[in-house]
Amino acid sequence: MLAGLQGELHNLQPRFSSRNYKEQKVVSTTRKDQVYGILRQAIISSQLAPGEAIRKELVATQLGVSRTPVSEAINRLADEGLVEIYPQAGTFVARLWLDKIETAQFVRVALETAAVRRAAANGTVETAIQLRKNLEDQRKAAESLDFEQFYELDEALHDMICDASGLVGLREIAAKERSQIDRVRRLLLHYETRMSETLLEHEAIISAISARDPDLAAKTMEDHISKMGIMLLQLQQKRPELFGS
Amino acid sequence: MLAGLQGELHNLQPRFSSRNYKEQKVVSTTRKDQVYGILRQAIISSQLAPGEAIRKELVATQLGVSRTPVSEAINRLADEGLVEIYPQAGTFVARLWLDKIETAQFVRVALETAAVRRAAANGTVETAIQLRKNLEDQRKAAESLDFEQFYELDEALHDMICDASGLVGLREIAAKERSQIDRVRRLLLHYETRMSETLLEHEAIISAISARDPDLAAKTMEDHISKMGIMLLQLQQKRPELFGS
DNA sequence: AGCTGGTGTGTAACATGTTAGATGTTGAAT
DNA sequence: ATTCAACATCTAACATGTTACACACCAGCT
Repeated sequence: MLAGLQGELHNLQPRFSSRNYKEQKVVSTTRKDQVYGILRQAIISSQLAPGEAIRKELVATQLGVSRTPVSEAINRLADEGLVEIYPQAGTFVARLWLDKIETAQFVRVALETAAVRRAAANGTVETAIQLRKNLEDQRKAAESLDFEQFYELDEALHDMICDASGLVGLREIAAKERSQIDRVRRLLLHYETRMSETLLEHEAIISAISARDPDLAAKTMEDHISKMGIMLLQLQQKRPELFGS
Repeated sequence: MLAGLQGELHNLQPRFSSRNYKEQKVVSTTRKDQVYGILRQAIISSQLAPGEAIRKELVATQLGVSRTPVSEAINRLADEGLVEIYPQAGTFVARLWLDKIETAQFVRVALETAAVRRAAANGTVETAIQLRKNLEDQRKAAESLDFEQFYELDEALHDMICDASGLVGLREIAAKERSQIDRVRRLLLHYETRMSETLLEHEAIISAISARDPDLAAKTMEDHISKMGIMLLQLQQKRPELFGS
């Protein structure tokens, strides 16, 4: 279903704020970047289903741009593992592969446990407050059964922990490696939520950070992500058609 | 110095072996991929120095291709953090940034200690033999003071450990995240080598894997990578011009 | 001199035309 | 009926033309 994309890219913003050559990073919203963002969102949210064909020319027409920025965006998505390109044949939304998901899960555990360990060691008061705030919002979202909101806060929490590690660019790396998993989690959202358990796990992580206990923080994080991993595997039973051979 | 690239891409190989739609992954050597490989190698080996301008059109001419595959290759290198693109202004080999190197170092430690832990837990006899073989080759390279060879064997060893984790695609992810560090290590190669110490550290790692001791393996790996991290910082004193502000 | 605005130049971004390869189909030979 | 080769079709890869923008330079003003 590409219809939803129609016309989303009209009246493009001016791309650069000012003279900025080799200066601070400005939000360089090229068409390529915009198309990338739209397609990525569509894939992760399963608006574009695994295995579905992507016709570049059609996408270009629908978004009102030429084939070039669409191709560039898709190349990037291919590097990220979200689309599969078969040269001279076709482009498809990547199907889910258990072994790739397993690797992504491993990378996620490795990066985020290490990050939370640093975050706990750094442990500023400001981050502790931010984390508590997020947790409170999660509780509200859970009470009103707002799955989408809960999901977004969950992502935000993990991003905040990466930032709290104090390592420049770690959040982006972690987010990129997490994209496969995010896709699966979105699909699971419709089946099951585990919100109350998740909430408790998040609370444990945040407490460990606040208490500046790196080892405990790492342990709680590992438990949390691992439990999610078990959930991910259940999806294959429920929706086998989404998976590659 | 781009002159070295001249004509390296002539008589392109046929790109696909046979009818292979959605079948096994064939080495799809598109021009884009070839240009990517050439440029990446040139950057990591410092044949193209940090901060140096890359003129796409010139590269295209030198390699005998059009601007399109060159642009695509460079986009990928930009995602990888090896080049900096300033829209409408110019493209440059990425300078070195201490904070990015620090993050890359962190990611490397996180991934490779986790990988070696799994490798030690899996611990097949075949991998132990392979690792010993590599170590022996390293010893020979060290004896004959063949820095380049030693460096390559070092990389191969880390790749083998990723593979021994049994996680599909982990090697590629680790290699990509390591590219910043590889570049710095290449530069250091000319100043200092530490081959004998490195050899001992590698031996400790391999012994731990062979002994199927995950905790020890992780510890030796962490020590090893961390020591390298200290070396990396020394480069800034020696070659400050390579670094960004 | 220092600041400001106009202009020129070079580059990446974008658009579009062309080529080559992968797949599906058809039809003839066996 | 089955095999296989020629062909048609569709798509990504590649080539090339065009546009827009960042920056440098210079002239004129204060």
